[in-house]
Formats: sequence, C-alpha cells, structure tokens
Amino acid sequence: MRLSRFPLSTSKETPADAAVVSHQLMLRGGFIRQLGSGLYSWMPIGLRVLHKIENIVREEMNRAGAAEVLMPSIQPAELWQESGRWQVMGDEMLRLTDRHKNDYCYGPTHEEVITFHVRQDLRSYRQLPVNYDQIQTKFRDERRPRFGVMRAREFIMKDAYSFHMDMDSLRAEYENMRAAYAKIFTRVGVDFRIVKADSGNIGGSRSEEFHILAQAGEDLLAVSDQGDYAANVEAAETLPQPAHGPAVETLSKVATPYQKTCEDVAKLLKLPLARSLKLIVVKGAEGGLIALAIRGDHELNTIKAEKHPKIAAPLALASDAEIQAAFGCLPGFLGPVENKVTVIADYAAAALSDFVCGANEAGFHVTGANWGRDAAEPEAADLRMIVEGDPSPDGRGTIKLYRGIEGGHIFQLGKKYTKAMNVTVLDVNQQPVTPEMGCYGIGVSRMAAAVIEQRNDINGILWPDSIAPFRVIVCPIGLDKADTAAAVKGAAETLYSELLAAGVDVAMDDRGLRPGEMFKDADLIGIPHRIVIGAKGLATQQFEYKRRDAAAAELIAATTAAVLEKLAG
RNA sequence: CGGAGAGUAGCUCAGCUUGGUAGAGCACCUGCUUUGGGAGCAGGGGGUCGCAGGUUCGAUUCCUGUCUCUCCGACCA
Repeated sequence: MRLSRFPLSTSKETPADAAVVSHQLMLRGGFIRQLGSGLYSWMPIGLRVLHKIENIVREEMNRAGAAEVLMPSIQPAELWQESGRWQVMGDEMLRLTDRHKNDYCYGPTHEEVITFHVRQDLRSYRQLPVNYDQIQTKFRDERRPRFGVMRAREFIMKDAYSFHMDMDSLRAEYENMRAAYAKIFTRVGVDFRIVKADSGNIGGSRSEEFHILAQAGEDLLAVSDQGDYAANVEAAETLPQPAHGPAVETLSKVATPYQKTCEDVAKLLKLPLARSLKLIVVKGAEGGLIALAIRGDHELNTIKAEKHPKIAAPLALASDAEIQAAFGCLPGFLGPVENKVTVIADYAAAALSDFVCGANEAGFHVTGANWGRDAAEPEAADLRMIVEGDPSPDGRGTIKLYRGIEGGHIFQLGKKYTKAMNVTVLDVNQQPVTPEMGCYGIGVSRMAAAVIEQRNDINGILWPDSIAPFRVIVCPIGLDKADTAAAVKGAAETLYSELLAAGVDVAMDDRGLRPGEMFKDADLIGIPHRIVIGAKGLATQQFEYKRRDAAAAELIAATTAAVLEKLAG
C-alpha cells in the first residue's frame, strides 16, 4: 500500500474524551472514529488490524473443526420469548418494531437463533457433535459505554455454539475450544490468563474467561501466587473457617451517634475493622427478609448471594421501611443480636468472636457480641468478595489481585436453551434426546484495544507482527532533493515492489513528508519494522533497519534479501 | 439509574462573571525556504458559538427547556 493513496489521519494532540491509552492511541492514529456513544467506525488502518484479528480467529476456529455461519443481527422477539430471555435481558437489549408492528431485537448474542436453526436441521445423533461459529456485529445497550471499542455498544464478536449428545462430548469440545482460544490469544500476541468465571445470565455450569492483563481492565482477577488457581473475583470462592473462639468480653452498648459505617465505628472505638460486623438485609427466596452478615472489612459478593437457595434472585435489597419494621431502626445500626430475621453469615463473619455490630437502635452499637451467646449461631456460607491476602481456595498459596480485560469467555451451557426451545435429536435407539450445548465468545474488536493496552510506549502503539496494519514501512528520505532524489526513489520503489512480490505486507511512505513526520507517524500507528532509505546510506550501499520496539536503528545491506532476512528473524 | 462536568473552526481550548454579532495554537490551502524525529517565514480559507424558546434596541454571554457527549459510581455474556 502506498500511503500517498491511503487515507491516514493522525493527530499530535490527545483527544479530550479518551481516558485510557488504547482509546487515545486508536483515535490519534486514526484507527477508529466515534459516531455516537459506544458507536465507532473502523477507519481503513483500523480495519486492517481488525481483519487480521478476525483472520486469526477464523483460521483457528476452522482448524478446531467449527463451521462458520452468518446469522442476522436483527432477531424476532418470539425466539427470545421462547427462551425466557425477552424479559430477563432488560434494557441492555435494543428492541425494535417493524412496519407490521412485530417485535425484534438487535442481537446481543445468538444462542436463540442458532438453537432455532439446530431445531430445524438436526434430527439424528449422527449429526452431532457440531460447532457453529460466526464473526458478527452485536449490540448491547450498555448503561455506560466507555474506553472506546473496549466497551462499546456495537462491537464485533466471534461467537460459537456447539451441540452434543452427552456431557462427555460437551466437555471434550469445551477443552477443544479452550485450546483453540489459547492459540488465538497467543497468535494475537497478548499476555493472557484463563480464569474461572461466573456464567451470568447466559446460564450454564462451567465457565472460564480469557483475560488480557492490563491496568485499564474492568475486571478484577484473583490469582494464587503459588498454585494454578485463577478466578474472576466474582467467582472466586472463599474457604470455610475454623469455628469461632469462646466469648471473653461482655456485651455492652456504646453510643455511636454519627457512626453508621463499620469504618467509622471501628475508628471511634479504636478497634480493628476486621472485628466489626455488618448486616445487609435482602429479600428471601420464599418472601420475607434475610440478613447477610459480613465482616466489616469485607464486601458482599452479590453473585454468590443470589445463588444461595434461601435468597431471592435477582438480589433485591430490603427497603428502609421493611428494615424499620423488622429491626426497629434503619441501616447503619443493624446487628444480629436480638433480632428475629434469619441471619446467614459469611464464613469469615461466622468465625468472629467478641465483635462489634449495630444495636438495632439508632445511634448505638454493641461490643463484645458473640454468636451462640448473644445471637443464634448463624448458617455460614460463602458470601463475600475474595480479597488480596486470602488463602487460595485450592489450598496452595495466597491470593493476589490483578486487573484484566475480558477477551474471551467459554461456557458449558448444558440444556438450558435446547430444553427451553424444544430441541431433540434421535439417539441410536430412536429415542428423542435433548442435546447439551456449549458456547464460546471472543470480543474481536475489544481485542484490538486490549493489545494496545499491553503494547504501547511514549511514541505510540507497538503492534505485534501478527495483527499490525502493515508489517513493514519503507521511508524514503529527501525525495525533494534534486541531486539524490532519483537514487533514493529508485531504491525505495525497487524494495517496495520486491517486498510485495515476496508477499510481505508493506507500506510505502511516498507522501513526501519530512523525515520527522514520517517517523512519528510510523511509531504512532505501530508498524513493527521500518526501513529508512536515504542518500547517506545509499552512498555506502546501506539501508537503515529499525524494529519498533528496539532502542536504536541498525544499518543493513541495501538489498531486498537483507530486509527479508531481518523480517524473518 | 445516582453524582459531576462539557458542548465555540477538522482537533485542543480561550472569550461569557460585567450583553455590543468571535479568538489562539495545531491542522488545512498558496508561495518561498528547508529536508534524519511532527521545521521556518509570509499570505489565505474556514464557525447560524449543540438545539428551541424567553428577556433585551441588541444574546456565544443572562433565564428556561431540551438534546448530545465525557467522567465517577451503581450495573453488566
């Protein structure tokens, strides 16, 4: 590609609205342009990157035995009503009505559509297992789109859906996809980590996320410093603790007129925060209220809470009025002592003795509270967010927290959709069987941003060769100098055409810019290899070669063969 | 959805408090000069000041409404 004909629009200034480095560099380099909140166009240079990522994904999916399809982005409401998700998805799903007043949505995902097609086409166990994949545009009406294409509303996703006669087959395909994903992430050139995940409203049992480690990541990951344990904090278990110690202190009421939080109470009483206890009151699965007891220095994990059989899902906090009626005071002074609401305590909270908690009376807390003596021994459960320093749930090492960008997510869905949508195939005994299902997603457009988060420096992006918009850029210098221009131009043109002939993805910077501008642009847009051709070097039959990530340039022989050798190494 | 902020030239922003019909830098165009890290000089083009009302002789400026965008939080395959 000749840059003189390639619409490249770079900028020196950092756009005001971009908060993270990938968004800033994608805008400065002209990779994307914003159309509206969470809506981005991929400009020519950006689309080259996107296509390279897509091609890697496509190749590896193909190699792993998936069959590519392309499904509509607009989907009829009926399918979503069948699966039950027309209600569940809420405002995140963009709903549309056509001229006949029929309801549709812009697909946020495609479980329903593929299941519909499978129901049409699959009759026999002989047709299974099968895995359909597609690379396609999704729309999710995020409450708060941010960070450019990292969390856009419209985005490109590779999704895949597999169908199986039994769980063994599903598990095998899950492993197959897991391995394919690892290859994809490796080829794209990112540092990633596979972590245990919550499956969210998509449903199903086993699920893992592929995270690209980066400070700008929106997810927190709990990783053992010794073992293999790694999980999204949403899904990271905490371990049961030994039974609490004996009561030593006597229960006494203390005035805490202005202290409503555990932090404030602990500060006032000069006690460690870890000896305080808070109650979070939620609705029970069978109606009524349930009080969740959490240690003052811990945080409730709402996903764990709503999975508890006694707690209503989705999690619903009790209203102030309900709390007033049940406890006789408002949140800020609640405690398990002398109350009639069922308490479920987090393992760590259940292990407390001589703790501080609300007195169920506005303006007062109690110290020296003990389970068994002052409050009924509670049911203990895993309810809290894991924190740094916790023992690893697998018993090996200690948890450290990292930030990650979710680049992929794989699920064993089981029969959730095939059952809801009445899919059956005949087994060898001519009996109808509801197939098991798996699904596997990669955020293709997000991946481009995630790579930049990991690979950038003061001058711009450092693309890996595999997804760079161009692998090499040829920069002829001094094209306006009457005496040497012809020689420089000739050498550059020869190199350019020979690289093209050799199948190298090369850009020729024939825009006639000054050297500084060419170098700044090449660095900003992250071309991994740069060949500079100038009169100086040609005088000694040399080109200058510089890797984007190298500190300095080096001189090489002024031949295409020498350049190819550098690219190979 | 709660809180905060911003909409003025392609971009980054000033001007608004105290009303008198708009500026800078970058970018762009022309010419000259320059050619190894976003050069220099000279000249030039470009904005119904987000939109709609209101107040006023007069509104980018004051008032009201509205739309959009961003940030923090909550939320989220």
